[in-house]
Amino acid sequence: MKELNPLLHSQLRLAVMSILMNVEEADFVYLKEKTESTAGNLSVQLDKLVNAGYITATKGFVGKKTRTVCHITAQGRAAFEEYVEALKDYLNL
Amino acid sequence: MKELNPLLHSQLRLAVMSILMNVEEADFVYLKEKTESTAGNLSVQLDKLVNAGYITATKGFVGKKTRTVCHITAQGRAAFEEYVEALKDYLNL
DNA sequence: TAAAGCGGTTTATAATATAAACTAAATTTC
DNA sequence: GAAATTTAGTTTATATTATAAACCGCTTTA
Repeated sequence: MKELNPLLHSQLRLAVMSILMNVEEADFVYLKEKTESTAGNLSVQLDKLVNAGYITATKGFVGKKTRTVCHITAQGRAAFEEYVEALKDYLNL
Repeated sequence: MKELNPLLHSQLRLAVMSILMNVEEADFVYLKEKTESTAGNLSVQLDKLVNAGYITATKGFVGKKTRTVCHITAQGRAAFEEYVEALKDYLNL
């Protein structure tokens, strides 16, 4: 049986990746609202995705307020698609 | 966003459930081989599925050798199907 | 200028997954 | 027929993960 990429096999990281697959860019606050996660949890999980090279998180400003914008990378896109394929084995889709 | 049932959102338990969805019955040794898991891990995860009421695990004999046979329950079947539906939200299937 | 809010990060804790060590019975080997 | 090996698991210890709580620096508002 195929392995399920453990980096993606996590509820919150999967939700984030799924959003970023469809949205070209999303900031921290948006991801937090969409996923209904706490800021702490989101921060930790985003770090893991960044470290894996699956997303980028760029800090910038909107006026004087900080804003962290996330993008999916080509590598992240590929990993997500591979994960979906592996999951199909488990779910018989 | 829908919750992913944490009892099913585990690689090994999901693999076991997927097998039992399609197989009417499967014994411990068969599940161990199919999932390529260790006996210890499988034993623990089967217990959790039994405690959740998702499967039954019945001990019996084949000649003098013990044999644990697993079946999925109606509740397990329903939970699996619900999990698949929830996952589709995450994967855009 | 004190207090409250925003956008996060760090850290502590609880839950989970996993393998390693163990057990008890059966089978094989010498 | 006793010792070693295998089989079918269970229990326990450990590493990993997820999560929330506490915190931090800056900004706005009262």
